Amino acid sequence: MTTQRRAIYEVLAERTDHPTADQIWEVARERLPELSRTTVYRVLDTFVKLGVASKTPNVGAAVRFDPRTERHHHAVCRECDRVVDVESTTLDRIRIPATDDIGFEVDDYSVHIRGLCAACRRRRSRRERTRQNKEE
Amino acid sequence: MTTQRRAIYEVLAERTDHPTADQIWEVARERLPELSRTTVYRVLDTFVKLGVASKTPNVGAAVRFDPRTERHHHAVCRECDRVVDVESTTLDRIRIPATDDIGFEVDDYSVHIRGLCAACRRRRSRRERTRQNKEE
DNA sequence: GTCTCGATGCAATATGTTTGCAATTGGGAA
DNA sequence: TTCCCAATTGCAAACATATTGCATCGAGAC
Repeated sequence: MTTQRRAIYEVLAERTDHPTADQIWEVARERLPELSRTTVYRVLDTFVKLGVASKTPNVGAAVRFDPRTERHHHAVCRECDRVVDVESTTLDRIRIPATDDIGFEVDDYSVHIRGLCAACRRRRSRRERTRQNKEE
Repeated sequence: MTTQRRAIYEVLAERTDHPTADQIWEVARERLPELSRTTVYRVLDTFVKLGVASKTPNVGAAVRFDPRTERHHHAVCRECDRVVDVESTTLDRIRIPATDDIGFEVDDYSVHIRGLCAACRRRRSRRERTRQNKEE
C-alpha cells in the first residue's frame, strides 16, 4: 500500500462518473505532482485484479473504471455519453436464462440502458421551444 | 452507396464476433486493396448514424461493431474477452423500472453477462485434470 | 539500520482514432 | 450520354490511449 495507490484509490472512490485512467491521473496529480501516467494505468489494473475496482463496459475509446464492484446497472446517454448508475432491486433479481446451449458459465450480469439523460433532455426541450418561437 | 461501403458492410455482416474497425479493415482489404483505414473508421461511423450497424459496449481498448441493431444481449468471457450473442425472449421482455428519479428517458437496453466461455471452461478442466494426475 | 523485492518514473513504443486537405467518383441534371 | 458537384475517399500527420523496458526508489521484514 504505497502513497500513490492511496491517492489513486481516493480519487476513484470520490467519483461516481466512471472516470478514465487519464481523468484520474489529472486529479490525483494535483495532490501528488510526481505521479506518473504509467503508474495510474498499472495501479488501476492492479485494483481490478484485486477486486477493489472494476472496468466498466463503454462504447467510447477509453476504458472507464468504477469504484463499485457489486452488481449495479448503467444508463448511458446517447447524446453526451454520460454514464449514470442505476439502482434497482428489480434488475438485480433478473433470472439469467440457461446459457447452456452455448456452454457459457455465468458469473454475473448487468443491464445497460441507452437513452437521453436529464441534462440533454432539458437541452432538447429548450431547442424545441426556440424553434416554435421562430415559427410564430 | 460506394464500392468501399459495400465491401465494408459485407465484411461486417458476415461476422458475428463483433470485430473492431481494424479487424474489418484487414479483411476488407483483401477484396479492395486500395481501401484505407481512415475510410473504414468513417464508414463505420456513418453506418452507426444510419442505424445499419451499432457500436457495442466493451471493456477492451478498441470499439467494436455489430451488424445487428435489434435488441440482443451479450455474454463476455472473463478469460479471453470473447463476445457471444445471447438470444432470449425472457431477457428481451425485462421491464425497465422507472428511471424518472434520475430523469432518464429510456430508448433501449441490453443485458451484459460476464462469465467463462465454453472454450475457456474446457481449458480449465484440462488444467485441473493435469494437476490431479500430478498429485496422485 | 539495512536488505530485498515489488512499485514507480521516464522514455520509447505500440495501438486505436481523428483531422485537414487534395484528388476522385457516384449519380442526378441537362 | 456527358457534365458537374457535393459527398466520399486516400494519405499523412496529429492526437489519444495503452503498454513495455529498464534504472531507481521505498515500504515493510528482519
